[in-house]
Amino acid sequence: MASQRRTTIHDVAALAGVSRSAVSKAMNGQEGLAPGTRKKILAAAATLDWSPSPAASTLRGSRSRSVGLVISRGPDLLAADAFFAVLIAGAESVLAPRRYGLQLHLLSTAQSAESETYRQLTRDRRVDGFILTESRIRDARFELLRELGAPFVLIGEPWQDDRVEHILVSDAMAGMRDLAQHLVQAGHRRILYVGGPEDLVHTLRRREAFARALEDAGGPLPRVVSAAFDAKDARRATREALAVPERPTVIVYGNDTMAIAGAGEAQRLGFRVPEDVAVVGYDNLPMGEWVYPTITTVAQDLHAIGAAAAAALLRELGDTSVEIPPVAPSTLVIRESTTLDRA
Amino acid sequence: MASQRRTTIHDVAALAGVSRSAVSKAMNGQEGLAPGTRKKILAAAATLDWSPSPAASTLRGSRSRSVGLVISRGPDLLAADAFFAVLIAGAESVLAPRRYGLQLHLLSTAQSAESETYRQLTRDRRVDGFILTESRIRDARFELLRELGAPFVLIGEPWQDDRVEHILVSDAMAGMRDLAQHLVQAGHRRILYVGGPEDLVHTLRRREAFARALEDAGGPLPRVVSAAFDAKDARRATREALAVPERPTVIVYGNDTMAIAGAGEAQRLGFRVPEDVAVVGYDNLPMGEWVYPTITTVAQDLHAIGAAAAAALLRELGDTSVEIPPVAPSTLVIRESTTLDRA
DNA sequence: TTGAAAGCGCTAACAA
DNA sequence: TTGTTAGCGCTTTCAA
Repeated sequence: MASQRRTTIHDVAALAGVSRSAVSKAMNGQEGLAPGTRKKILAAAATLDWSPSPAASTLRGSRSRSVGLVISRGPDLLAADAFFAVLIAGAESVLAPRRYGLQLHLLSTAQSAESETYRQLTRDRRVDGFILTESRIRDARFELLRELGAPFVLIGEPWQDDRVEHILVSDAMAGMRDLAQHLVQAGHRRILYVGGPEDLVHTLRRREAFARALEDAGGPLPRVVSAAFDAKDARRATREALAVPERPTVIVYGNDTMAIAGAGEAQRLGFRVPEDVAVVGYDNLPMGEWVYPTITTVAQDLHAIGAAAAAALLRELGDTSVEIPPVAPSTLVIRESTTLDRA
Repeated sequence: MASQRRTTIHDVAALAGVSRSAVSKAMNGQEGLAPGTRKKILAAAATLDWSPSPAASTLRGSRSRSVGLVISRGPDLLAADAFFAVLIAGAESVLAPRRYGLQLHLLSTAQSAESETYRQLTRDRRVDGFILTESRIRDARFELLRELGAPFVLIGEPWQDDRVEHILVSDAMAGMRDLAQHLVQAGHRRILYVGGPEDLVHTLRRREAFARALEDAGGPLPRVVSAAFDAKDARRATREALAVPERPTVIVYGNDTMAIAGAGEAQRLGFRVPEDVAVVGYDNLPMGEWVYPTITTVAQDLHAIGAAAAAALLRELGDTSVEIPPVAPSTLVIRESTTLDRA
């Protein structure tokens, strides 16, 4: 095997008959190049199948062409939730064609590890910016990242006190409105809402949206309890809810994971779903279609959200050629867990 | 804000009173340094909270301190399977403390994108090596990565034709033996095995192991069909299996995803699980504990497997200080889907 | 509008 | 055993 020297900016410059700095300018879409020169350079780069070395760019103080995603959750949740896989696949669909990489960090441990991870990734210049998932109430990550000077995009709605410029919301109201009507029409009068962790903004938003939608639809006031978003907690909440005489006729959960676990527990206790107690989730994870009964849910397009977040971050990083794809509002997906009738 | 110059190898060298090359040697655990000098240097590095810049190391031709994980599967499967989340969390537990990053690429598209991804990651020197998941029959990735000169570790057993040096197996036989006994003792005589995609090595291994274990336990020959590992296919296979008069009394699926979907479909058709038909999965994903009935399954410790794969790769990359943690053999986890009796 | 040159932080070959 | 030095490939002043 011959000693294959790697293609560098030098080769491209030579082929195009220009200087290396011209090539750099052309590749980074900068001003001050004759259109013809630019074209010639891009053609040469394509011919040689060359693109700038991320390591060299990083070292020089420019972009690393990589974005960071730090996910910190308990090990159970992490394993459980297909949520992130879909989100990541969506982000990838925007990043990969632009030769951006994704640095993933899954932390199943403490908070301290989280900020340390952000610090290190920034300090080592491994990433140009971050995608933050799951907006928290009084989110400490914003201040940290501003202090680190790292650009970021938040998936979700920032809490009122947080001044975050770049956000992305998938409106819960649309789906909740349809859900409320669906439940009221079905004649449900005792409704339990099992929300997620109290430190997440969307826990509040979904709960509020549901309560408002229910009111608008002329339905009853829902009873509300909180759970930790994991299956164990959902089971506990379900068991307690069904143990009383005035038990709910429908339980709406803050996500699909809890809804599936809740429906399972209800059945274990001898209740038929949905005849004795109906069940509703949120997210529309694929899993909801596998179980029996299939789970009625409020769908959000996580793939689109992931793509939009990545696009917004790239724009934030200065790539104005990226369009931020629209994120559709949530919709109701009616399945067996609210409609099945085995007569 | 003052102009915070970043800490570099120079500062550490100055503090320790040595040259920069000495610092480099100390940090990379190389020979030819007096023990005292080494100690002094490491102390200085710790004091300044410094570690080498990955970008500079990469550019210099040394390690990037990052490993790649390319996952290519259909979008449905990708979203569905908690499998990868656990594996990744396990890998992280080894990589993060050693300041290694993980570059993740989720491809929901064609094969061509896969090899292109490996090529680019290697060419851009974004990663020092790869973790490959899911050993395939006549796996084309081995040749590609050898050609690219990229070190890698395969999770799973290589197919016989593939000469792959670095592998990691979680033995299926142990769990299958216990499963066979469990089923035979329960008196099952008509057994269906629904295996995964035919191009995966573990599809064959699990199927063989199950058949052998069943024979050893004095059980009947299982009937065998294949599915695509996704929920839709599992449902189809289940429907067909239960449509005939001589229907199986237990269906063993190649993974938990299929088992859950299969159990759901059986119930939808009016069969009780496990009274009319029992169900068994493989993997022991958290999900299996949420549904009703909970899914009996052969457990493999995916977290440990991910950690072991990362450790093996780091050793392959020359970090001999990493111990490869042992991966326990599979075990049987008996749950409701084979035992519940509602009398 | 274009090109020359300096240097980002590190490692390894070589010299002392 | 330790230090000196020459780049790795790129971007960005600055000068032409």
